[in-house]
Amino acid sequence: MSSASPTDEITSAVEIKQENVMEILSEASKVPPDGAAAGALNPAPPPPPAAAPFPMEHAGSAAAGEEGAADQVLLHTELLARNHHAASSPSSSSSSSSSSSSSSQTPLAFSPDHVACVCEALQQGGNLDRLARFLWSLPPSDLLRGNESLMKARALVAFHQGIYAELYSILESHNFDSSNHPLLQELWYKARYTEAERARGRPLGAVDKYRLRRKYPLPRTIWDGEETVYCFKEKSRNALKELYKQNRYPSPAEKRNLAKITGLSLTQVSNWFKNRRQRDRNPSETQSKSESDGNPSTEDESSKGQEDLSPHPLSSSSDGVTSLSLPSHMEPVYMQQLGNTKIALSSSGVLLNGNLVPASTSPVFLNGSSFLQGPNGVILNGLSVGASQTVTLNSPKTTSSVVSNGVSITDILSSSSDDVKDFKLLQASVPNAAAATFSPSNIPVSFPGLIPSSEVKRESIQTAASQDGGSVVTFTAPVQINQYGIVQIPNSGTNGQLLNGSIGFSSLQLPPVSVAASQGNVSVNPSTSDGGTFTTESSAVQQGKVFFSPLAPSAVVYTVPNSGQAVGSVKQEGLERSLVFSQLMPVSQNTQLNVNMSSENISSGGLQSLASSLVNVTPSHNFSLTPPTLLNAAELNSGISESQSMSSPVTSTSTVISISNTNYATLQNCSLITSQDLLSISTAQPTLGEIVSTSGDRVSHSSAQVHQDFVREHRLVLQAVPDVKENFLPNAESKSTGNLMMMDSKSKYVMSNMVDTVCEELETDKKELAKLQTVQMDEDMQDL
DNA sequence: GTGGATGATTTTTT
DNA sequence: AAAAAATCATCCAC
Repeated sequence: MSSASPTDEITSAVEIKQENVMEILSEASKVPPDGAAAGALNPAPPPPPAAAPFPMEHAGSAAAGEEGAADQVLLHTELLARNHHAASSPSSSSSSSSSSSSSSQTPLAFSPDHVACVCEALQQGGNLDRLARFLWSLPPSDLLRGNESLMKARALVAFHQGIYAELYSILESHNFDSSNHPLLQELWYKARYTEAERARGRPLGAVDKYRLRRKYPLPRTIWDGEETVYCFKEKSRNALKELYKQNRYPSPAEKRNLAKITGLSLTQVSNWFKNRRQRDRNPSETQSKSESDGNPSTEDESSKGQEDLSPHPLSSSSDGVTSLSLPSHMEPVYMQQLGNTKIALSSSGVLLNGNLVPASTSPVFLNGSSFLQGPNGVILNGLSVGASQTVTLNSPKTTSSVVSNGVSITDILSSSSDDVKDFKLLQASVPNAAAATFSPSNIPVSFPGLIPSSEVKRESIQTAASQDGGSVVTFTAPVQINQYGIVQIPNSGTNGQLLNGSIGFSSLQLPPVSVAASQGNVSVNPSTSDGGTFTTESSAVQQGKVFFSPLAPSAVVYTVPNSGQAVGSVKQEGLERSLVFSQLMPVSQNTQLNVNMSSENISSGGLQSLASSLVNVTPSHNFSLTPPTLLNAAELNSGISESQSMSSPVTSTSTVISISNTNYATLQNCSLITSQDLLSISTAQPTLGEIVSTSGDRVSHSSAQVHQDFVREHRLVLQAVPDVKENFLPNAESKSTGNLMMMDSKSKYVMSNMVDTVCEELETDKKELAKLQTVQMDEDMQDL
């Protein structure tokens, strides 16, 4: 098995599709040597291990048509490398722009982009020997630049040549983009397996591999930190569980939706449900004791009682308007700790329209003020308020401290322990039933609570109050918030439950522990007549992004900082960062909002927050928020010599997109703010005159028509909420590089663009725009 | 599609 | 490291 066959050259690299690099590697060793030309340069690389049954699925979005040109590029560049000529920039360089290097370096033979392009081409072509030679031909300075493609190429070559120590070093020393994680993780494990196999002299079994995986966990440079159990991410499993509680037989639409949310395939979702049902049916040998009446083992979902296990699909209509409620679970480890330490003491819940939503163990900060504290629950919907400082308002008019104008604010901090499950059950109640129970369509209900009266006032939230004269927001269906932060407002939209309809919604729970970038979505959907429901199909739910559907006149959206992490010992550090948007007010046509964001204190953690203008409000009352992109240049291994200086701030690009007939706001590049950032955003005063724009502004389209909703002056208040931990702990020491790294690696966390439209006609355009923006975002983030 | 049985793998326990 | 349990995937009949 370990016969070192000299892999000189791959015969036909073109034929080798890049579906799996591992296969390529294996292929490379199997293919008989074609020409002995290259053998002189490199020592004979050991053969890669036997084919691995890893279910790695490589996206492979890039390659496609470049294979043919790969060789040409290669030849060209190799030639250039030997002659040390400056190369012209390639045409299709995608990522990798390590622009941070100063000019003091020796003149490069290639531009970094060119190097990256060549690396990518060779990788995709599977020509690792050539890739190795190319790397060797590069001057050392290039190798140290930290270019992602280059680093990946080096890792591949190191693996290919069996220099595993170097492979590990490379993988550990560079924060790779998440798109490369699967590949690099494969390399990591594969190398471990091979090493162990050799040491042991016999092939490894599944258990052996598992032990190795446990023994050598992935470095965070190539792993987002999300726990996976049985190959499923924990949050995916939780989402499945949630739906299962509601409905053991989900409809195809629900399955699709769930698959989309969890990132699993439809088959996997179906299998999961099937297996789960099977397990529940015959609890044969597993639980012989506790299963009294078919109750599954772990979850004590009997608490809700009325829950029947009969399938009652939530989505009846075939259009896929499915309302899922996927309450929140976060990292298991973290949650367990919480449950043990804090939750039991101070679990607080928010009753939202009859649905109890778990509140975080830590107070929620709104505009910097905590409004949820201690073991109390805040009950929205005018029922009651638990905390002393919370306010309940039944009639929106009289709300002094609460944003009225039909704006409801709901804030949910999820991520509690097992208690969540109970909450979820309530929350998961059938829409109709819940609606009838808690909020009849006639009864005006507001969701004002959760705002500390005094504090909020100070934040001038009340300025927006009572514009429409006591408009009322009524939910006829339970608001559902899943663990991913997706807020769904399943209103039928028939009678306008949302008078003056605007709902501000926020539910943003960033995963405290896991960098699970997939969490933390916010979607705001005003109630449109056609039922603005965050549905399966329509929603291009991309995780980690903020979605703003057309914001009605005064929608309040804010995100709540992540709750505190008591996670001391847990390996994952908490990510505290948040941006609170309170009162995103549409503006009148003439109004412009300028929000200046000034980073007043950037702690020494190497974090650079770029502060520049936040809001551009065009006369067409489309505005985009472009908070400073948060850049962190932290690297885990400070000692590594290759640490490139990434500290240069990144300009956040704002994009103003306008869609005719629609007023909407786009939050662009809303970067999350880590705990270190004491970032304050000055209150935006409606200003006439100039549009503050960042350097990278792109105005894509501006043929908006004036809408009547935007007539009043509003004020935009943006405030970054400092970390909870910093508020509580005088000496916040969350400045570990882990945070930074995690954040860096997960660019998805950057809440970014969302384009949505009320007009169905614009659906296509909208999606295209969103796509474009997303692409742009990705590119931008890669540059980070 | 679903249930049942079952294999393979993963994870936990001993 | 072995054993046991848990989980996911697959095949097949309905």
